[in-house]
Amino acid sequence: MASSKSPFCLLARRLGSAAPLPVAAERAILGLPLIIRTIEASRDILYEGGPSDHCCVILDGWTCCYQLLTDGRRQILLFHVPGDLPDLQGLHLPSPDFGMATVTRSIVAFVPHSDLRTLSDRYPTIAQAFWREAIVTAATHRAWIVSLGRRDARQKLAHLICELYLRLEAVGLTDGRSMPMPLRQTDFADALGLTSVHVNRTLRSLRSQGIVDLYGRRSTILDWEALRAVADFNPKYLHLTD
Amino acid sequence: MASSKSPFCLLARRLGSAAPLPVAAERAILGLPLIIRTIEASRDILYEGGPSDHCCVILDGWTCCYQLLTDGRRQILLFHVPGDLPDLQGLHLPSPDFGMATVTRSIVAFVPHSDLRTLSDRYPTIAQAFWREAIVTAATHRAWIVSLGRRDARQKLAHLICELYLRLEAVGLTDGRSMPMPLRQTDFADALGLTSVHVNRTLRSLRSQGIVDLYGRRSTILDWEALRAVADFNPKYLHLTD
DNA sequence: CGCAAACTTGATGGCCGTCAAGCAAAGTGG
DNA sequence: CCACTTTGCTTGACGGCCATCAAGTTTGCG
Repeated sequence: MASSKSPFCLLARRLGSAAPLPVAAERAILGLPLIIRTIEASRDILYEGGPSDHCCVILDGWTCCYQLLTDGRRQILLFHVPGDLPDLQGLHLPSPDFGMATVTRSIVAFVPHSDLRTLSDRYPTIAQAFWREAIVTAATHRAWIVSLGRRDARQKLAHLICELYLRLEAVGLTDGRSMPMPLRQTDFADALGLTSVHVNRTLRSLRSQGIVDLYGRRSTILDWEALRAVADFNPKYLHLTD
Repeated sequence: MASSKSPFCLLARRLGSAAPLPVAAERAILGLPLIIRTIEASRDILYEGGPSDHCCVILDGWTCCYQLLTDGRRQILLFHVPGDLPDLQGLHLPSPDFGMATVTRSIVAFVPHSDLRTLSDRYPTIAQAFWREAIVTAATHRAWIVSLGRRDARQKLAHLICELYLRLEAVGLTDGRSMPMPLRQTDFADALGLTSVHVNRTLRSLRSQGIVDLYGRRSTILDWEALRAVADFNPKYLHLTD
């Protein structure tokens, strides 16, 4: 049942990735009232402090969570790729404490909070899956705190590329050693606490050493072991099962 | 009932801080098998990757969560003060992805995971309170990501001091405009991604401008509005009710 | 084809790290 | 009670990583 490519099955597979869902829960997911929208690149999906009564599922494309400082600078908090559930925490909060925006043109499914709440009340396995999502998000936040606090530009960039590669691989979106890479250099900069000028120079340095190459909206990892070593990367925090 | 100073009542008050607990839930909390320990300063409580079958409640003193890089440098992820529940996420994970250590000598209560699980299964208000704790932790992580990524040393320091002051105030541990400040300059450094040398200079700068003074294990906020402005601080992420 | 957005590269400077030394405070043992 | 050690704080000199400013160049799109 979870073999088709429908949005429902993407969601069911994700929620059942750690512990298999009972058939009844899977059927309940298939009955969710999804509202599916295609959203252009660089559009806001969710506003900090705004109302929210739906959660969303990324079906296609990349999005990010961010916060703005009062002087207008931006800090990206997390990227989301297909399969991710970026704002599950909204189930427990009146309004989000961050903004969410598309990076690329994206296809997003919206699900009413009320339906997700009944789902998680009725099926403990699903409540458990929601906890798991929250825990992975928090662990990723912690990994970013370490990067931002204690790594230099090369290490930060390497670490982010490792993370994105493994997350994309987990949903089958890598191809050999390469992956789609829609992030602009300013996106890297806003995620890593750098300027786009310095991201540019750092990428050049990684390329010149034959570690990773970004070309034509794709990124190819030429030497995974070197990249891992530069980043001091440990994938455990992503809690990927395979 | 929640007026006495017992560990049970501290816990009951914390879990009921957003939504009042039913009397039965409060009674169940009073029946939890707490193991209370006093732990010296700078001792590990929890090891990254180690086993864990208890959650803890900070009854007195300060602790922190941290991660170590392979070269031995440390990044602090979060501080905990009395009333905090630092490792609730352990309920959903076999082993923690961070270490926890005392900052000062601390009194800590340990509660078996199994008891907390039955508590949260039986009382939805408590399950809700656990979610709330997780959400505040994640929101604090995000605030730190923004600080680490986009603020300079003065702003970072000001932001952390604002956070700690409000959290201590919420549990009645401030005194006028001052609070206990057991953090060493190396602790500030490890939390803010700086060196202790630079923390020293930055503290001096904040003091010379009459904004905040650290003296004798206490910190006095001389000009809250200036401190808030330097930090661009918005307390919303702490979700303090009063 | 023309405009806008993104990328690239150079020059310059500042924030903060590193190294080093001295000082202060607190605990320890004789 | 006082050398002695340890830990933390303070200050100076110097240098490097990265920000800033300022062009160009390339890419993408209508």
